[in-house]
Amino acid sequence: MSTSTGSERRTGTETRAEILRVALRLFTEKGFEGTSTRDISSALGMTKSSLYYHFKNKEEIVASLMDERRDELDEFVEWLAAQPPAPDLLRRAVLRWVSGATPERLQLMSLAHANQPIMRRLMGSGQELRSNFDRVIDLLTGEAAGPRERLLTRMAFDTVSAALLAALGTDAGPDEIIAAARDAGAALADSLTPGG
Amino acid sequence: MSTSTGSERRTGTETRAEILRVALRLFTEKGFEGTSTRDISSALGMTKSSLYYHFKNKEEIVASLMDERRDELDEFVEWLAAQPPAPDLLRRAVLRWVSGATPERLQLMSLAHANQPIMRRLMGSGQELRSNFDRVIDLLTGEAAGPRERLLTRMAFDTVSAALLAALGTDAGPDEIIAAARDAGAALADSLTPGG
DNA sequence: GTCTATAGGTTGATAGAC
DNA sequence: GTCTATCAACCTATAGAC
Repeated sequence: MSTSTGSERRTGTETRAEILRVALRLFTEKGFEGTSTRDISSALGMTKSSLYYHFKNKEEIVASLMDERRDELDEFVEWLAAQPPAPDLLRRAVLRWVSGATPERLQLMSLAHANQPIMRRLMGSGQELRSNFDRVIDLLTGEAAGPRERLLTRMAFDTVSAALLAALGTDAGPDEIIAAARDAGAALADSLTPGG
Repeated sequence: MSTSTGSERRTGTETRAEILRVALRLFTEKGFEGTSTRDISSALGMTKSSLYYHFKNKEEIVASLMDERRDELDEFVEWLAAQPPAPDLLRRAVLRWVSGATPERLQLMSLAHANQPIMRRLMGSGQELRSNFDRVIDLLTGEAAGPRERLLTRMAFDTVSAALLAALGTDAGPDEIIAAARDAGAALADSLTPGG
């Protein structure tokens, strides 16, 4: 990121990143609507007004958070589109996607799922996240696939979220969650490609 | 309408149920925090104050909604505890649980997952839902099972939620979602009991 | 059971000094 | 970039008439 390309102009990127980090923690803990701008600013030791210097409004904060996820998905779609068709492509793709999960991405996904209303509103003005995932499904199932197959394929990729969900009240750590997601993703992929 | 069983005393049970139905719809649409008591009351054609006649506060509304789920889980745990140990018990239990899903229960689960913060707060004063599910896992895995196996078992039961999640931006209907959940649950159960 | 009126508080956001 | 001061809008919840 910092790419100091000669000009010493520092536009406050560090503060921005710090805000995002704190906001992500609070949003996941108390939800988007349950977290006030005051909560965020005081956790950072600043005032609300300072927050509004860095972000236009509260919604832009969570939007910035989600932009990071979108970039990762774009990268994955690019990789997938470049793969030649193969019987085990589904399995390989699922494992690649699931294995790419990091604790921070886990937190981001958890945020997205625990706050669907705001996410839906966010998608309104730039809905590329879901529809990009649609492309993943298209690439893997073909257009002739029925809704049941498409849904199951989607679930194979969503095992990270599913594992996250299942681990909610548990003392399972990020590594165990990702491991379980891997296993589940493989099992679902195998059930979809009977021949193995 | 309404079960006039001799005594004409009508305690307003119908209104209560109607409130719950409308509240469930609004909570799932806009989230718990995003739905005001005013939203609920005006959707019912009444005022906020009337709402407070039927429920102590906003939180009690969502708590009542969740009570229904708890009852269903209790019933399932009772059934499971009465089953003799068998190799295919996991598969049978998963299918029974998943098949019991109705569109309304789907909506309830969706609500629970989309509003984790309030759910966590709710559990504080009577946490029986998660811990009861712990008992399901205990009954099926035994105490010697590792965290990975326990997590995967949990995921097998959570396929309804997972299918719901995967179907979010999709045009999949309740029946397709439940069907996909069945398939996924069976696949996960099979992957956990190698012998079949 | 439902209403009007209102209390008492929080929210997201802006203006403008420094 | 951060602050103080302020705003209108909204919120949950209650009091009390009918």
